[in-house]
Amino acid sequence: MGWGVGVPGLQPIEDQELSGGLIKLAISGIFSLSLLIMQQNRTEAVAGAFSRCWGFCGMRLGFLLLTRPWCIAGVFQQKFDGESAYVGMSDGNPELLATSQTYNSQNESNEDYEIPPITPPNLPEPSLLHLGDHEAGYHSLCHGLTPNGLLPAYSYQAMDLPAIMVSNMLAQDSHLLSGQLPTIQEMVHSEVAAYDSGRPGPLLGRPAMLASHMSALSQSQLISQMGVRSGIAHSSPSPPGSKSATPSPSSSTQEEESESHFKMSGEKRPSADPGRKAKNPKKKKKKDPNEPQKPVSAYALFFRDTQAAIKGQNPSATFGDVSKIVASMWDSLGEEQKQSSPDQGETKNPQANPPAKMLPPKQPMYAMPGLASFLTPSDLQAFRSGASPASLARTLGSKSLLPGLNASPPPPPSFPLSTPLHQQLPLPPHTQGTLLSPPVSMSPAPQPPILPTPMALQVQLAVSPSPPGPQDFPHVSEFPSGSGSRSPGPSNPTSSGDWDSSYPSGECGISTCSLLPRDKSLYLT
DNA sequence: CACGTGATTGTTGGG
DNA sequence: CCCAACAATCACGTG
Repeated sequence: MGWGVGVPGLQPIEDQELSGGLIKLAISGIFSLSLLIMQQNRTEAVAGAFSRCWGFCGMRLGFLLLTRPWCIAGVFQQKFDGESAYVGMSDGNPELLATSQTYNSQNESNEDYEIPPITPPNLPEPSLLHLGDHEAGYHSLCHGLTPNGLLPAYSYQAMDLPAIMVSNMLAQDSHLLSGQLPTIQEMVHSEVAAYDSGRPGPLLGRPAMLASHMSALSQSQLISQMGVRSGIAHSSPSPPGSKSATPSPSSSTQEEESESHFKMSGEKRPSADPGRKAKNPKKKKKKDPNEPQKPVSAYALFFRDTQAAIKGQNPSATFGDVSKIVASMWDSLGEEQKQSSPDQGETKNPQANPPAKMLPPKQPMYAMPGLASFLTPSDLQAFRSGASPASLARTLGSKSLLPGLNASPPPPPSFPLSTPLHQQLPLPPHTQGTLLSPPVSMSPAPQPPILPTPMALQVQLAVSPSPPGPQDFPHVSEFPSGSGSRSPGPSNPTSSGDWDSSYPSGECGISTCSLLPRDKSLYLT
């Protein structure tokens, strides 16, 4: 797979409320995102990937939650149009990166597993952009992109950084990405952990925390690796991914891990109960009327809030599709978030649907009340504290949600990737929290992110290949078409802005990518 | 008692 | 009222 080179042009947005920052990424196509953050001399963290992300409109929004202000150098995105891979640049000029064949070359068997093999078996060396040296990178990032906007490529190997392959969740579906999964290589500096360790407080970013919470393999792995590498895993006793001290090429290992993880954590295992269908023909016991009603589950509330947005985005989406999406989103939510999510209060509160009430009228398109609610400071806090991005584990249903994304050549990557981000910056969390704010249009010229801190962040975005073909991504193809019409391009009207901020998972705003199956948000410590 | 499995409930919307 | 997919929870059975 040709891993793209990082292309600057991404605008990070910092959420003022956050100690760190919340960055939004707009990406088109299916991609995996990896971030390389460099702080001072060391790489601070590597971000996870957006798994299974494909934009409904061809555009996706990702979120990066940073514990502290960062400077993002840039993001690059690749799109695969079946035949070719494109790198989307902020400038809007697509660059042919590689042919699809490259991708195809790697067929993995990670079918059900979302966990990507640590090392890409077949992957040719990913071409990652990175700074030649940290400093350079730092400066370049902070101050600006290189003239051409490209960062010098380096070989991660040289850096002695462990490379983590993050599979995109897309892979979950066996067919989906099986062969083409975009993999993300994340570079983590060995010292990464150290940084966190210094940080007191429940920062989300703490590796340990993350590790514990992260169900997502990519993240977990990343973290684990970080911890291992650094040898500073102090905070958390056992990172889930601890086993993967060394990235092993074997995907199986990871898979196992993932599975075990599920079992251990009790997280939804791939529900194997198809049998459930056999469900008793008769629902017995209807429950007596007298029985006090149980509070609505958080998931139910979440579903209720989210489905509207999804539906709005994709009217044609069936219940099943919506359900899958919501599930993936739910998955991506951290435990805390789930609990703290609107539902929580609601559940406790007799009044259901607080979110909706709290928020201005739901906005069908983008508004994700539930999500929005997540963004509350407390939520953010929670999020930081460990909310994990979701578990990669689940595989989406075979059906694809997204219609035409893949099918048609990716909209010109040209649309600004980061566009949506800028809007949020200044807004207070609350404001942002409400998804209500008008959808951000993806404008080519995003505002420069506010980067309070000098830290440079190098972001590499590995784009997973967009579904080459319908066959490859059944769900996508299946998706009701029309999405394409919605917002083919960058122009996606979606209100990504607010949305994202609130939605941790990195799902694209519903508006933009509503249908994306789970993608992950990136968490930077 | 711990664990696993199945059933139930909840979400929305259409038939 | 049932069904769709999914998650969460509870009940029950088994070791």
